[in-house]
Amino acid sequence: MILSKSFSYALRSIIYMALVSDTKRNIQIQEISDVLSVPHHFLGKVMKRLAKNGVVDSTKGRTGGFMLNKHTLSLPLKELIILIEGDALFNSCVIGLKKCNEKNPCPLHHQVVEARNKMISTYAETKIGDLIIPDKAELLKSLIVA
Amino acid sequence: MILSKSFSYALRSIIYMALVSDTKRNIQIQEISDVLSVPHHFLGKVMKRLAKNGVVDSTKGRTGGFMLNKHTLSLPLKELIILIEGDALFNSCVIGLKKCNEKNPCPLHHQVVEARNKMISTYAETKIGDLIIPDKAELLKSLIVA
DNA sequence: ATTTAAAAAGACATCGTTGTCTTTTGTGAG
DNA sequence: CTCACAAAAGACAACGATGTCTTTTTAAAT
Repeated sequence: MILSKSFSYALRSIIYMALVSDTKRNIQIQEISDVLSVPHHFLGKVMKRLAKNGVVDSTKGRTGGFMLNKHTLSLPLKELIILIEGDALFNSCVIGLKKCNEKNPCPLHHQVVEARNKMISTYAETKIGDLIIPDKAELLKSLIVA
Repeated sequence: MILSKSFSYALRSIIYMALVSDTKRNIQIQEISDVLSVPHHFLGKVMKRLAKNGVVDSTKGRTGGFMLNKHTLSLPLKELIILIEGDALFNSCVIGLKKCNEKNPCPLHHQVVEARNKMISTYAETKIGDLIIPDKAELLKSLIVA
């Protein structure tokens, strides 16, 4: 477990955007970083990555910002994780052995395969949109750290 | 998933020691780092940590080295992980939110709780000794990267 | 056209993990 | 008692993730 901060920022930003997207068109990084208490410029890099990969739309200039698009909420968490931090979590050996696989297993391989598969299927089957609960106040609260 | 390199080194070293402990008393870092292709001095720090916490015994000086003790193989993987890399894997929120818990869950909390518990119980219930299979050649092979 | 305000981009700083190297300490061998 | 050789300890380097700051690009507002 324990996903990267970048992923945390990406996911929470998207959920926040979903939360306010019925009243706002473009959401600025400034607003997101304020609400989520996240570093402005670092979030910018994360959002840029999302935009470049079509997970959200972005426009520059005055009144610019980010928008959800038709793909955003149907994206599985697994894809978002891979996009942000690569596929090591899903594809590499638990203790980092290069040649570890079913035929050539590391000492932990068989012990963890069940938990590992459970985790993979959880992230593969859960879409971002599945995390959007109707209670908006509750949802907003869940995005915030302190 | 994806445990630290330090943990990988610790676990593989202990298994290797179990593998040769019927013919050798003290096993030196030099031998372990040679066999496992692991950095000598970095492994030293990891082993020191294990010794300080009673997971293995160590003696200095000529003919010095490390030995398994009566606790070693009965130690649950969870304890070894906590010893080496702390308890964040088991206790902290998946996306790092400070106040995340059952009453105040992050957006992912309920989605991942099942996979998370499966992982925790796997590491809690598996002892290091459970990884020692009878086929020694196979076991040795499983410790080696390239 | 000029100004304003936003994302995009890039240079650099910080921090934890990992890795290297050197020095100190301790213990058995001779 | 001295030597050899091991762990222990500590200083420092490399690297990736994270974070800060500045400059560039872009588009709307005026």
